[in-house]
Amino acid sequence: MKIQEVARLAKVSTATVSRTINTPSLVSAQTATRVWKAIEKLGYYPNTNARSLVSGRSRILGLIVSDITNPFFPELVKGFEDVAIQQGYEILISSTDYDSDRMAICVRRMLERKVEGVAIMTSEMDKHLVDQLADRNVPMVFLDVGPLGKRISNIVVDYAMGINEAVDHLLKLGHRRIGFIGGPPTLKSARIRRTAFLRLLSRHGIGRDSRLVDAGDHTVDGGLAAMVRVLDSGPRPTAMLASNDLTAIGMMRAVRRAGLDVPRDISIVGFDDIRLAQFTEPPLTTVRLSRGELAERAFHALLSDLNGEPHGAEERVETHLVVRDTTCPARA
Amino acid sequence: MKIQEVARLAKVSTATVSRTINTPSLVSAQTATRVWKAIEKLGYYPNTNARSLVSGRSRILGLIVSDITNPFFPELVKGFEDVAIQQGYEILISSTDYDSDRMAICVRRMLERKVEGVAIMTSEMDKHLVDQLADRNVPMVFLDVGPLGKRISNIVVDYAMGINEAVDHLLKLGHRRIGFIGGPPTLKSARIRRTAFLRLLSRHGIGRDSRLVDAGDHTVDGGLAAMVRVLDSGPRPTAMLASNDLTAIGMMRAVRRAGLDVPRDISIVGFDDIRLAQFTEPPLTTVRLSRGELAERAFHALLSDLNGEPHGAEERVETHLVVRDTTCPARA
DNA sequence: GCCGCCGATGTAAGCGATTTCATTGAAATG
DNA sequence: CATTTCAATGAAATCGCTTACATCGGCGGC
Repeated sequence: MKIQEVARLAKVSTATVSRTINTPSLVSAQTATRVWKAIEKLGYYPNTNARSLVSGRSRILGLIVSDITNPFFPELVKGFEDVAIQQGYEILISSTDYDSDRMAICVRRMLERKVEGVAIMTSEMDKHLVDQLADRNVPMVFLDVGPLGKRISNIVVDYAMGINEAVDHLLKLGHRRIGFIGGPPTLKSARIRRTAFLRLLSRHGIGRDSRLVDAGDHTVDGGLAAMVRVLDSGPRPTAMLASNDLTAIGMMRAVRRAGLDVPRDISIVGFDDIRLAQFTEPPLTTVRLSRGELAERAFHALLSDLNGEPHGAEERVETHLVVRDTTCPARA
Repeated sequence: MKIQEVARLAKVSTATVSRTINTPSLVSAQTATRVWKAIEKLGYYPNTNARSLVSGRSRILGLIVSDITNPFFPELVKGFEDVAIQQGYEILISSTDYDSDRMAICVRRMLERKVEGVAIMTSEMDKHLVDQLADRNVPMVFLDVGPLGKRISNIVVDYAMGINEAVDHLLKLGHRRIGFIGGPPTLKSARIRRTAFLRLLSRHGIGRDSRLVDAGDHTVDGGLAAMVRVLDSGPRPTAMLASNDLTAIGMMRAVRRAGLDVPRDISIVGFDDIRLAQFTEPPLTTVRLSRGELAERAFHALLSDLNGEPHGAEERVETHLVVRDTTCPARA
């Protein structure tokens, strides 16, 4: 089933068939309908390989994430896929597993398949890999950590905004001893969250108690361990913020194991609002970072670049507090 | 950067370069090293489109899932991706969202990109879509619901095995009033689980009490609602099985809202063992269905077919009980 | 009435690889 | 030594499409 057969059936040249499909304005209405009929009849669809080969356009976008089984990412992937498909793009997904060998492989795969753009939604990426893409003039979009450069854009998340809302919320509930469990210090976004938190506390005139600030590794177990340390280390906090929801879940568990209640003894606020946050017991108060929005912004940054439309090098995404049931007024 | 330049630098023909890459046995060791040096030096890698066009082999596999944000799937995707990449295959992922339009689009995409095989890990799929693939002679592998046919294989999950273990476990703990919340009756795998459960009960001489058997829709809310109905409808069960983990989580919530304790008042057993099952409070006793194994079996079914190796039309995957903390002895 | 322009279509040249077939020189055979 | 065989290589066709360029008829302007 090739274009030739369609051409024959419609009694036109292959060029005309190609034009009816790709640039209808160049074909008379009459011929066009004849061609479309032939296409329908034969169930013809173009061979993408041949198409990309000659046109140089693959209509494939790369999407690199850290780990698809991390609950943060599936929604991102879905959002990206939805909008990409809608615009006729295919997407090549790759999990790096935080492993630089895998990253290298994955960049190679993208290059081989001639992706037209790449969304890099993973923490950090070796410079030389980024360069490989940049050298081939592939537009890229990063999450938070993007370097500056031609054809590089960056989605910057306003972490501080949601954290601000969270701290306000706790303050209004009368909390004064508020702690924080961060993520791995190697992760830029985790560092930003931590800094934002500390800055807010001091702005509100609350002295920093280092016994209330610890770090996990963005996993449930990490959150649990860190919270245990906090509980062991001194005066009990009345509220805690977490750098992500998984950490918060671990913290809830630690609190419960210590024979305390969430939220009556200790209020807890997560970050990200992964789907699961609604299903904890009690449902988790958390700061929402919309993955759908992230995905859409990322996609459009690439798309604008591909279409040669002007677009800023940065896109801002807000975060907002979602109050559920793990926060309540501080006890007197 | 094309094969010609490599050929020129290595002072051989393009044919020889191609051969060193694809069929090294046809090239003398001497020439081969010369060619490889040229390849390294130029940073050459083949253009996949050109390659697929002429060879007719895309080295792409399709993977169709219901919904990537459903926690069952990311691990499946990851497992599939891992093994595929390792074997040099690319993978095209598609979420159907249970929407038949999207399914049609996704089959079309697969066809256009000339996938060499498709793993269909979604509930049910329109026959005519399957036929479209079958007509093009694309090998397929299904999860549970596969039709028979040439180049079609099926991964059949032994749901009964794990359910058997779960019921045994509860029986040993002294439970006699055991209920079940199923999934949507439209879902074949959900029906199988339900049937397996009922059959086991009667085999153990336990009369069926229809007030203890209800159905949700494999979501948390569905499980919650169904459990509320069960609690309202009559004598309280001492243990409940769920058709999947999300349902079980909803059930736990319902039990708690009724002022009862899990597991002291009611033991609960889930199904699937999604990652999250470890993180509920208390951690969920559940039947594990390994997504990694599923993915691997599916991939290898396709691979064997592609390589013309003999392989059965069916692959069995077992399920096993994982005891955590939502089950305890029945109260006297 | 002729020229130029333009819209509609066809012809044919690639895109960058793989692969068939032909060629060559050396080793093996009788 | 003539003949066959074989390993190593090259020349060129090919995959299915897009697109630059050529062609052609019709129409408006002068």
